[in-house]
Amino acid sequence: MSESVTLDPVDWRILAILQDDASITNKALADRVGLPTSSCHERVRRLRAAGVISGVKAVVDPAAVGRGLQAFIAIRLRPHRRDLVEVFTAAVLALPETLALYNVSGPEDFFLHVAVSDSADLQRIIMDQLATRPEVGHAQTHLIFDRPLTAAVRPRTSG
Amino acid sequence: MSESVTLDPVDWRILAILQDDASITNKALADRVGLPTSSCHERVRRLRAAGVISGVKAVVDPAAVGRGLQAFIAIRLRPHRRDLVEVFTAAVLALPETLALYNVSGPEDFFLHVAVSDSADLQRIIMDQLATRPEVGHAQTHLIFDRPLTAAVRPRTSG
DNA sequence: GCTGAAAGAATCCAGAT
DNA sequence: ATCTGGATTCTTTCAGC
Repeated sequence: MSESVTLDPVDWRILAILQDDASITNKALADRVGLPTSSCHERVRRLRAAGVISGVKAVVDPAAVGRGLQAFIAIRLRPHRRDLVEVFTAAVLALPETLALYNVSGPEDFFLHVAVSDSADLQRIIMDQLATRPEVGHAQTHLIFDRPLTAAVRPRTSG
Repeated sequence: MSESVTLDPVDWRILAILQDDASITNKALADRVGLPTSSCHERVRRLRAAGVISGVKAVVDPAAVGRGLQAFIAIRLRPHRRDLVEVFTAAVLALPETLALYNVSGPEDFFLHVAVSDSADLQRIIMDQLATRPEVGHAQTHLIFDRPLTAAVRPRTSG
């Protein structure tokens, strides 16, 4: 890939701020990092061009639209149905309750992150959408308590 | 919380677009949903005020800053150390490799999502930062293959 | 919910240090 | 490589319809 992008402390400060709130104006961002607006704008443009900032996204709160319960579903595929991975993936991503799907190593094959309205809704999805699929061997549910805690991508060295 | 927000199909189209790319101009967004700019702007403002759009964030690609390997670490706390949950949570969120921490039900207590540079780096974090903590009983690693597949929050009814 | 207007900001681009 | 200043477009707010 690219990789060899070198970021100085000012770049990291910009990234910290934009990962928290990208709707900040360039002027306010420039003030907070101590740069003129043109230089600040140029830094952000470069971070985007380098792929460090891969996108800017609105975050929708599932609870605000009636999906107040989240869960991980750890899924094992049937060993002789591994050729159906793409079919499985497409079907799962098409579910409106799906937030993310992770193909993982270990005893489980996939971690499916969903947001549902309640436990009955969750059961309905597991029973009707997952357990009925021929490639699905086993599914174990882990309810998510409270809210997921997320963190920004940060430097290892300084701040 | 609030919940009783009713969203019409145009709201959902706006949410779909902004969850994909919130750096679109209001003018372009208005064109795509077929609204005048003032009405479109007002809709977005309302979605924010209602908490449906909880924020706008820059997405940083961990691979572009040398963190090309992601994993879930399923963690079990020691039964008699459950009072240390907040200490554990704070310590884990302070790690620069942490992307998210989920408190879950089931045999595991937490799913920790990390982005690291390589497997040696992952081993170092598990050995030095997790296994050494007195409240940590067991940690099982699940490497994430490819890229996580993420999906927008979508309506259940129509589109 | 739409139109139009006005102040401020973003965005781009010359040119200077 | 970073800054200044200016031109154009867009955002954002606020009247009034």
